[in-house]
Amino acid sequence: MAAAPRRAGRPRNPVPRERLLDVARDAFAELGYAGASMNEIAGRAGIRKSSLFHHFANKDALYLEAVGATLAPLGVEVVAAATGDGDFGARLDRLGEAVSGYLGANPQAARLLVREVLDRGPFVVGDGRGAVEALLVTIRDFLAAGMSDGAILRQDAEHLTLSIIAVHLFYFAAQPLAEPLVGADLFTQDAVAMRMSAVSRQIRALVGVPVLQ
Amino acid sequence: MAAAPRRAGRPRNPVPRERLLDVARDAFAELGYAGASMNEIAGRAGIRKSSLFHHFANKDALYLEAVGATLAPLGVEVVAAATGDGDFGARLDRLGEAVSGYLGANPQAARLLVREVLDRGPFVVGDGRGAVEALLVTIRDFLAAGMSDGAILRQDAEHLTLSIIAVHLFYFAAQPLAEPLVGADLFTQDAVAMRMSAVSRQIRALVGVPVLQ
DNA sequence: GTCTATACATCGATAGAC
DNA sequence: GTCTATCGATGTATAGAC
Repeated sequence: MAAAPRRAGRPRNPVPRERLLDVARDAFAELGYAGASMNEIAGRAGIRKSSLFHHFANKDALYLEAVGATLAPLGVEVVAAATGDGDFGARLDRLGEAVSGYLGANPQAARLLVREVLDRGPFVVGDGRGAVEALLVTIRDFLAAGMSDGAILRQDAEHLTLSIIAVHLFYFAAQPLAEPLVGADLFTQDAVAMRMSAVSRQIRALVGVPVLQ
Repeated sequence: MAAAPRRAGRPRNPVPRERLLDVARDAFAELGYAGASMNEIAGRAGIRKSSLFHHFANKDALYLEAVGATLAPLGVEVVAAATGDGDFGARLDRLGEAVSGYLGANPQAARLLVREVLDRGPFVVGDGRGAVEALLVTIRDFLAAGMSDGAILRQDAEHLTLSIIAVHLFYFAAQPLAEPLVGADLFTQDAVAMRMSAVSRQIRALVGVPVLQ
């Protein structure tokens, strides 16, 4: 005989909104906006699709909140590093370590953010555009100030900004390319520490910080 | 009264297979694999969805061929530059110019290839994986040989390989971020020429080619 | 080689029970 | 706050006319 149909009822195991955002972030990062269905996200969180719609008005709202929650801490750290204490070299190192630390601690963050750029999503062409543009300008101005001060070589500040972002994001976003090449899990504590030192060295070379011999 | 229904019949305007691949490449680059439907691609090419299925067995086959056709010329140029004539610096410059030239001449190429990496598609985890891994190893070995020869600074060759790829791909893939920042269309002849010189300078700094003053 | 028509699954979203 | 059930639109893919 057929199994008794599951009945609706009071929630015995309510899922916190934060948990839903974490699950959505991972799903969007892995499958993309179009590929991650509301049903898939709900299933990963252990609830039904219609329950997910109770927390978020529609798929766009869920995506916006998930990406926003990923981008915001990164923006805070970048601004803090760029406008913080110390000479240019120290602030440059702090910026690189903060970004690599965040991306290394949140394995799907870089992948999600690169997807947002490729998809020309709300943080690139929509309402969240201002926040991202301001972040880009912050980095650009930070680098341009370093050139004016003679801390780094004079060069095209805009191309330099884009390359620094590229180096930071691509490494973690391209995990299945990077892992066989470096021969290790990218997201272990050791690997992230190694990444920090490698990327710090690369960025110093890229911007042209005079090397003291 | 209702319009007479369109009738099937002999093709009056057959669409070449190459044209279908170009259209598919652009659609997959703009919308992603999941976001680009067979109906959308067929519509862009001016035919019906079922006509598209006459040329390609299924969506996967179309995607595989479209990405393969984009990746192959790039692989050829990279190998030619890395194993070609001239000293290390000349080959490094040639590699950068070949890649930027190709990505600048094919506006959706970088975006498609970065998507393939994020999606962990057939060229990253599937049957085409060998070709991409061989390409990565070619670049890595080229750089490692430069270190052994003393042409560039000794450093982590794997992280360096990934950063060079990142710099090349991200700039063109992130068009809506790059264009307002550099203040110009990325794909004009002038902009591509400027990009070539900026990226050449950056890569030389990154790898640590001794600068002759 | 293109078309019309259709089969069947899954999509985002809603209604209403508990 | 979760559930069942359902809607209409769209997804991949196929059958068969011309």
